[in-house]
Amino acid sequence: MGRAPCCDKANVKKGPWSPEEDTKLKDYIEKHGTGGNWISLPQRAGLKRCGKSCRLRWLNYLRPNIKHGDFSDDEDRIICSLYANIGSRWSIIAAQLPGRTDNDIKNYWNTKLKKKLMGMMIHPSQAKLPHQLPASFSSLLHQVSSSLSSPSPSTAISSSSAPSYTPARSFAEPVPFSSNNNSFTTAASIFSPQDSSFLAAIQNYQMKDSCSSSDGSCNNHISHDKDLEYEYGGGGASATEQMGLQNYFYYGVEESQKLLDGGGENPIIDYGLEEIKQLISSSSSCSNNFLFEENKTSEGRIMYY
DNA sequence: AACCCACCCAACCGCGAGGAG
DNA sequence: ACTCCTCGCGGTTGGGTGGGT
Repeated sequence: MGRAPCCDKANVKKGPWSPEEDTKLKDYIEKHGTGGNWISLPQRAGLKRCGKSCRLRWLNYLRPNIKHGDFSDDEDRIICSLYANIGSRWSIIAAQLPGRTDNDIKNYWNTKLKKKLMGMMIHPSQAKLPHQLPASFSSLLHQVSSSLSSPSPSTAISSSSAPSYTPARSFAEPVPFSSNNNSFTTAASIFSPQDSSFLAAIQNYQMKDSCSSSDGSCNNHISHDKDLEYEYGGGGASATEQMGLQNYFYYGVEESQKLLDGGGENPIIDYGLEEIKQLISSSSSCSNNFLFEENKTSEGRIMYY
């Protein structure tokens, strides 16, 4: 038995959206929101479209602060690094690139970036990416190379029957607040300590502030030191275990409050940014990887695993 | 000018996850 | 515990476009 269709296919329009449809959808959502139900939204908005189609159109094209156009070198590097670490988890990668959608990144990767990397492999001297690549890049390049030389390039990397990618390490899936990527001015990074030169190359943002060295290079990473650990309330602890995370550090009142609002039972330790910086710079071990996020109000979180 | 081909990207499809009843 | 429903994700498709011949 087949799956029930999500809408009456006979009565829905398919294909490209007209400007009129865009306007209708945009106006409706701006006035009423999605109402938490995409399936009924087209009817409410007076559109002859499938709910899924509306959702996609809104998320990928109509919602505010969507960034169109060329990707910057920094964005390239972040995509490459995240792909090397987590594979084709486009939504997670998109969450680290404000204004970019998963579809955008996926398309960009499939049509351009993959080939760009391939070009690097063949002509390393022409590479624009950092001169000293992280170890994870060699495996990535190998994957790209394999996929491009396979009979079916478009499916080689993602094929579920023959996965060519194995994540180098477990990855911390961002908690919901980070998906509100419009509020973040900087991309997060996720690197191993060995990647410090690469890290330094792409991190020209707030992380500099937490580094002891003045040249922007960053060799400080959170250690396993028990003193640095704290409990994450409610379901958070198991969630962090599931995600392979050891810990979160939040700083700033709003971000901590968000976590409390999300159902945390125990008080969240509200580290000040300076305290976080201190914790990082005083760490003796460099054995962990971390993910750093910060929003416009200098609040955010540091996650490490 | 006409045709071919490769490329790009918006949109579709099907599946899994998770919440509600 | 189970079913149903919706959402969100990743893979894939196909129409539009531009360059080459």
